[in-house]
Amino acid sequence: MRADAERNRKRVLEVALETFAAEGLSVPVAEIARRAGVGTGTVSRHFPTKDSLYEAIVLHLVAEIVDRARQLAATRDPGAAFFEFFALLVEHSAVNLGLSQAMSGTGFDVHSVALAPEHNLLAVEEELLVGAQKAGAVRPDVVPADVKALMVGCLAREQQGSDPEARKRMIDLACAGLRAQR
Amino acid sequence: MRADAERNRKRVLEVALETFAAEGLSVPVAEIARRAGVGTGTVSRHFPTKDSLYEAIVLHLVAEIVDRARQLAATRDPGAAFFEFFALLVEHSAVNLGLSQAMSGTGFDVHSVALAPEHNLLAVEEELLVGAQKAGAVRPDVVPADVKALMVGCLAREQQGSDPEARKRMIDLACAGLRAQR
DNA sequence: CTACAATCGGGACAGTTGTCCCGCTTGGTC
DNA sequence: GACCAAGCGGGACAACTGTCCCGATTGTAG
Repeated sequence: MRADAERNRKRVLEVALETFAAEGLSVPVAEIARRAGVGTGTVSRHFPTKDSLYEAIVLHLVAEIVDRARQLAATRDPGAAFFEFFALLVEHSAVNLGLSQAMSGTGFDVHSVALAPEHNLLAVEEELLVGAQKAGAVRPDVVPADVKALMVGCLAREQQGSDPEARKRMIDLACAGLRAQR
Repeated sequence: MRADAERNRKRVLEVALETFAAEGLSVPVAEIARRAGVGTGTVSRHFPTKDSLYEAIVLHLVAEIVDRARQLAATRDPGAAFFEFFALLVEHSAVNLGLSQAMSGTGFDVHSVALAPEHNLLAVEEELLVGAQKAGAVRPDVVPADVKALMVGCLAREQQGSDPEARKRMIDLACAGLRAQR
């Protein structure tokens, strides 16, 4: 690959990352190109469809989160690992509008492209959930889809006035619901 | 107003109601017109913009819910009134994709047009919330936006496999989080 | 330095959708 | 039954966006 092509590819990816994070996934491709200082043709050669641009960005972020989740699973007791993972996921998504939309399934379906083990958020989430349930830390009747829905709720909270305190409280509310009653 | 005009207006409203409920707010206006057996011009004369069509439909639904909420406030103790209201809101929205989207703020902002007392969901929600908090049934640090976010979470649950049991569990999870710990 | 192939820029194109307008039709009254 | 304004149908128009292509440019091997 030619040096300038490589440079352009990275630049587009970089600009797209921060633009999607700040303004969401609905920003036009032409706008990404403009901010990156390239033509639309250049973007569409490196990323033939908008989805492929989403993929390149979101999968990278997801891989990071999955990695952190596995670390948690290895170093914490099952209950703490699960709740810390939940908070981590929300915190990450809350500061990145694009990721938040992908997680909420608005505009891009993460899970249909994130099947490789290093991207499989669903699998690692289920792993942590089941572990926490076996340890008696989470209600036994909860399923992964419930957890995801609560996460979407936390992210929805961000859209109406976002401050760290509200975010913490919101995570706390969700976790309190999930916790096994004694 | 001419009789046929009145008839057409009602027919459009009726078709739009069920179409939005079944397929969401993104159905094109032309499709509504087609199903109602009228031209697009007829729709746009009665409802100059798509938003005005949303308004006519959603405000009607919201008015019903607000009414039910006031009944609950009058006939139940504050805690029960609040939790029953929450469940009611979710149940109503769950079976109506359009309402669900409006409640989640996806495609239409209910609260900016629902300011009249009989439509003011926000006001009645706050009323019930504060009552429940004073009675010690709900955590005192919760604010209305938190409740709305949890509701959005419940509605998000519907999008990934919807069955009555899961819905009940999801409402239960959310309410458990809101409840004051002892 | 030269030549050529890879790459680039940006405009063309197609598909969607909301809004508006105009010529024709029809309901309701005299 | 006739008249005319209210109302209708549906096509025109504009705005937006994703995708593709072509002529111009530029990096790089020899």
